[in-house]
Amino acid sequence: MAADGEDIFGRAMRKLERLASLDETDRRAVRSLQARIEFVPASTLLVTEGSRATYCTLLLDGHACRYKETRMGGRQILAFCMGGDLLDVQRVFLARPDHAVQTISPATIARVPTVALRTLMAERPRVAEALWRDTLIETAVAREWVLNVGRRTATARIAHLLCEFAARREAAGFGPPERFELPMTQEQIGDATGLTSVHVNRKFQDLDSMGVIARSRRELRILNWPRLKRIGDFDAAYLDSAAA
Amino acid sequence: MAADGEDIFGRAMRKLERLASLDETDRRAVRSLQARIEFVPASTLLVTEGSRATYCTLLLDGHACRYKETRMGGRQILAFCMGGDLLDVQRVFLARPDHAVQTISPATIARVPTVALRTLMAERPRVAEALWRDTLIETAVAREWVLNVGRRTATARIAHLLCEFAARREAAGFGPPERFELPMTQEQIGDATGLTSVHVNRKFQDLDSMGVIARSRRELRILNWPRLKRIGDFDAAYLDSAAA
DNA sequence: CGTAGGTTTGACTGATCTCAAGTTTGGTGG
DNA sequence: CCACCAAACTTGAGATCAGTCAAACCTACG
Repeated sequence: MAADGEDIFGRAMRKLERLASLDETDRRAVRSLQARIEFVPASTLLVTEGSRATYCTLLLDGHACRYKETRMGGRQILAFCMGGDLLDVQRVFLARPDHAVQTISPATIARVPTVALRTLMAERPRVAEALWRDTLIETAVAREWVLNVGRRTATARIAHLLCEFAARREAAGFGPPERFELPMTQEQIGDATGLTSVHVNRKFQDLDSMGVIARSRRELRILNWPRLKRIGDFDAAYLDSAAA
Repeated sequence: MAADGEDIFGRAMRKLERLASLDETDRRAVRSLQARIEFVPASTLLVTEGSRATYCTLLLDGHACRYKETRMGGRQILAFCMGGDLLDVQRVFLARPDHAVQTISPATIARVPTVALRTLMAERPRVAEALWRDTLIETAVAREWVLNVGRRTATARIAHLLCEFAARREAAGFGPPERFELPMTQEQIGDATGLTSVHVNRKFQDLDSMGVIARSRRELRILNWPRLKRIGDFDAAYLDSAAA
């Protein structure tokens, strides 16, 4: 099960290296983490709200979303996750996750013992620092979403979501931001922006006819990046991981 | 400047103790933190979005709010802060804060050198652990706010806000949740819930006439706590700091 | 006692939702 | 390779929640 030497943690390792400067000992410690690899289909529940578990889940490949639900049945997506994202750091310090995580496409995941992560953080300060930065940026993203959903028009919310997704994709080393495949449905975009899928569809068409974006199937081309940023009121500063 | 022996950090210390079990060495390390105390009026900007600084700001007494603004002039409040809250941990690891913090009442604050905090966290793992939990809970709160603003009706949003504030107040050791002084205006409640102050006012009246709450000046009495929770779809689980 | 900030009220507007029916797409089995 | 099915996407018409604008009323404080 141990994954020494192999590049199983490839994306996750690259992410950590973007967040802090690791030395060879750090890298070795990460690589020697015990991990159980799993391949799961779309719509798999990876983390359940309020559940206890002895392992944390790392998304190696594919996409997932964090979400919470209202008692009334409303669903709110809180974040989209991509390869390299650790889905439940909370488990290292808190008893129960406050929200659920579900795949939105087929995915590869690694289950890592929580204790192992705790030890890793205690013994490798640089790794702990990287996880701190990651968590702080995730918090910044959550706050930006409060603003997005609370104070922007439907069109701006959608435009902002597209900008953020494109920017994060690029920063994480998945191809260019001008042309890519959207992993989520319009319904999911609605759940992420506090809109209905019907309204998302209509506003997508507005963006289309303005010549800002072009869609075919799930592929998105951003034809006018500065304009999309302006419409979405997007400023990537909150995603910046520059060290103190 | 040093504050040894004095109980200047009183509230902050009690908060840390709720989040992790500190020993006497930990407490001494916290108490010996260099700090410059300041008394500031309401509406003072304590943290500016994108600003660099060599110190972090600790709210000792009074209330503040985190917020971001839209280019269009819309303001979104992201959290309300109370005595004991560290306003910008981000500075320990990231170059620039992603949002601003402003007092909403006269307040007492302490400016603590960022490096001192960094050292404290490196040398006192229990303190670092407490700050981890604090940050993770703050993230959970931000996510709950996304849900609140994205998927709940106006009345529910306001009810939820009141529940959360009452619950946090109580957990932090400021009196009972059934009767307290609201530090924020209806306009600020609007900015926190993605509503206008006019609409907040009308929905407040609804809650009044339902007999769920009673207001006089800024004092709020919660007459029917279970019902307010139901209306606000409030479940305090996300505020839970129980250790892993 | 005047003033500014906060709250309350009213009438009208409009963005977004709801419901309900199509249409297209992608995958699957024959 | 085609037929079929479910899921995703589109479209339309009508309903509604919340916003806007504008004025009046409190009330704490200097």
